[in-house]
Amino acid sequence: MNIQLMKVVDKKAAVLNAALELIVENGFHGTPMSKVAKQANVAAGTIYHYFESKEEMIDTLYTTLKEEMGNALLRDDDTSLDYKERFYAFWQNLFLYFTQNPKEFVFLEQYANSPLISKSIKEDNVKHYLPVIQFLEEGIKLGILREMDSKLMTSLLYGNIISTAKLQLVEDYQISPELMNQAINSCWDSVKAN
Amino acid sequence: MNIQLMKVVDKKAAVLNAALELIVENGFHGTPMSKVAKQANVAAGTIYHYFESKEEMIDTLYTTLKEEMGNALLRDDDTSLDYKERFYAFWQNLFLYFTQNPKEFVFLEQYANSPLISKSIKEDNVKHYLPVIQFLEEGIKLGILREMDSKLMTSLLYGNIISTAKLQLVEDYQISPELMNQAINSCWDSVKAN
Amino acid sequence: MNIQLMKVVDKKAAVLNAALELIVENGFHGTPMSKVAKQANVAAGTIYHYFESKEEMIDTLYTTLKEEMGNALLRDDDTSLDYKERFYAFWQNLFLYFTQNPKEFVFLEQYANSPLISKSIKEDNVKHYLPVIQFLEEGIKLGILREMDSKLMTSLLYGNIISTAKLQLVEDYQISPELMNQAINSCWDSVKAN
Amino acid sequence: MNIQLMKVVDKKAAVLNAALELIVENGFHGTPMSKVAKQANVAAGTIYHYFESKEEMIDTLYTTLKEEMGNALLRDDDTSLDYKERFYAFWQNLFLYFTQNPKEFVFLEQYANSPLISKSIKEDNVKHYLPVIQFLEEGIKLGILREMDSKLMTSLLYGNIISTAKLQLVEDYQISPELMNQAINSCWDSVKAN
DNA sequence: TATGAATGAGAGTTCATTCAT
DNA sequence: AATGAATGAACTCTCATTCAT
Repeated sequence: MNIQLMKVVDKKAAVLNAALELIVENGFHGTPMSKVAKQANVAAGTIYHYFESKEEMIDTLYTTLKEEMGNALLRDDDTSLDYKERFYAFWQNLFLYFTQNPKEFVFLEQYANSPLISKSIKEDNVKHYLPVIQFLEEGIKLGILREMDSKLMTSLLYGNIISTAKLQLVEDYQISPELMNQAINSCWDSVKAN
Repeated sequence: MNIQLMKVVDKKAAVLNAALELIVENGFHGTPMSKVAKQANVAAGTIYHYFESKEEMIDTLYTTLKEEMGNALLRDDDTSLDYKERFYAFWQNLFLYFTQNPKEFVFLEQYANSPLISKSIKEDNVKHYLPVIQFLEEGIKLGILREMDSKLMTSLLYGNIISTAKLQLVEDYQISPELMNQAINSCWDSVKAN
Repeated sequence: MNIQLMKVVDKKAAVLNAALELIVENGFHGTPMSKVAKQANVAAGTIYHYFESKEEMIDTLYTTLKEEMGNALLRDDDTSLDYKERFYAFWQNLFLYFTQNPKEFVFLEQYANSPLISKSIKEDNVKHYLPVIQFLEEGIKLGILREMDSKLMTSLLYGNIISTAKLQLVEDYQISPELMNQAINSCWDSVKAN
Repeated sequence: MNIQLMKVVDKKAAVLNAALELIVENGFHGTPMSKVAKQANVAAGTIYHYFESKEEMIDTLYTTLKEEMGNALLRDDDTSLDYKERFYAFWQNLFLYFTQNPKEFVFLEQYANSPLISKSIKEDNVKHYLPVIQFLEEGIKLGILREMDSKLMTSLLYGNIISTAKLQLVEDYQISPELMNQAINSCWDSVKAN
């Protein structure tokens, strides 16, 4: 990577980072492009070399974070482990990603259901989780997990982690290791076969 | 209620209703007051007889819907029933409120975590759910529900219902009675004592 | 004067009084009719029974105060006194009216040169000072006052009193009897014949 | 001065000039920013690159004109002249500035006593007249001018010039050289020692 | 590639005035 | 005569985007 390109990457990343910080604090419409530019140390016009519009910038941010989150989720998956152990590992991967990246979490939650992010972009981002979806479907097939619509199951599991993380990050309610264990066990019980 | 008062109520309600519809579709900042006024069939200035600002209007809408949702949740609670039956009834009450009031659901989810709704307003609205929180704490005490932090449990249960509703309302994935049963059973298993 | 009429007068006067107080403090455009109504304890619409518009209300206020000021100026004129004594008495009359009615003074100064008060209204109000203008013209004819254009002289004398009053009322610079004497003597010297 | 800077200066000056013209004719609140922009040949938003708000624009205009007026007042002061000659020169300097810049005069009078210009700004602008205030205090000390409070004297002298100018500029009463002499002599007599 | 002054449409809000009661 | 809810035009100001440099 030559210096030119590095600078470009740096600048684009700086813009996205500035946008993330400001939007989490003030919301999409409370964050003028001029402020994003200032926080990223670039000129206002420069942002438009990297993004077509404010909306595209947000879309890119969303997609970038979704990918980052997907990578975190799948990190260090060890297929030689027990099914349940792998399940617990996935849970913790995601939970740790959220609690260690609170701004990213808040942003993703803020825009997951907002009309600002187009449906097609949301669907595009499913790809980052496919391995886990397959893992769940396998669990059902193997009789380790109960008979349940796999889309429903995915939603419920994701919702479980989100709820736990939100408790800590939005409601300032510290999740101790003990509480995390309660959450994760509850989660397992909600899908394991009887 | 005399005619005067009816008109006032009608007008305020018309504004809130227009706001709900437009905001769900276009978001808070995608919804100019001029359009709210037009949709509610009032003059732009009229809104400001009922609300100090756009923000206060949104706060009122949020509070109104939270109360409505609280009422739906507690509807027809029959203390003579089994604990589990009452638990299932609560689950269904909330789920039905969401699926039968999709705009209200989307709005509440959109603003639950947004910086637009002040924290104090959110806390004020906890009061509508107190009876259910007590119901859960009782269940734990009686050994029907497992030992779990009650705030965590509340969050997980709420998250479970939200996730199921969202599947249908946001992702257009029809929740059949069969799927609803899967969700509700999963939910019960996630908190019942072993 | 029957009770009905008294009430009317009271209400009109209350409106003018409220307008005076609010406008002096916040200016014409910083004073909405709704606030005038509230301060006067009448409904907004009621003002429009007494005045055609906000502008007419201000015009009436201006004219009313100009007349009041004219009356104060001419109060207790004693034609048996020395010319100089009468001159001093006029000066003091006006000065005392201003310092004892600071709101009225500020209002009159604020609107004396404003485009809000039409020129015709200003000219109409000259009539209240005619006797003093004649008094000055006589003084010139008698050789007590110097040869000077009488309009110029009137302006200079009025300006002298205004400047002294403003020092106290606008710049919070207390005008002691000693200072008042300096001002009045200076004023006399500026027009007396040599 | 390079071209860039010239343009900037031009644009800011154009805005101030447009504001001056319109405000003198229609008052502060009768002058929407949109009209200022149109008259200055800039976009509405452009004004807000140079001024934070309409109020700051007015403050700047006021301060600019006060400085200009101060410079005019002190122009060509020749300390080798007689005290009385210098006094007459100051009077004429100010009078000529007013009559040759009628818009500036009307604006300054309109806002000198208005609640729109903050007291602190008014006090800031005293600095432009300090040399003349010292000149007057010296005159008193030397016995050329009478014993009089110097603040009172300053006010009276300023009031004298203002009154004369207003006669011409507001009341359309032409001040001939003869009348100007009457005014200036009257002014001198009002402060000279006996 | 990068800049940032300039744009102007459109936002939230105010308020003089009206009119049904 | 008196009310005050309702009106809607007009206001100040913001900000995503452009473009000459």
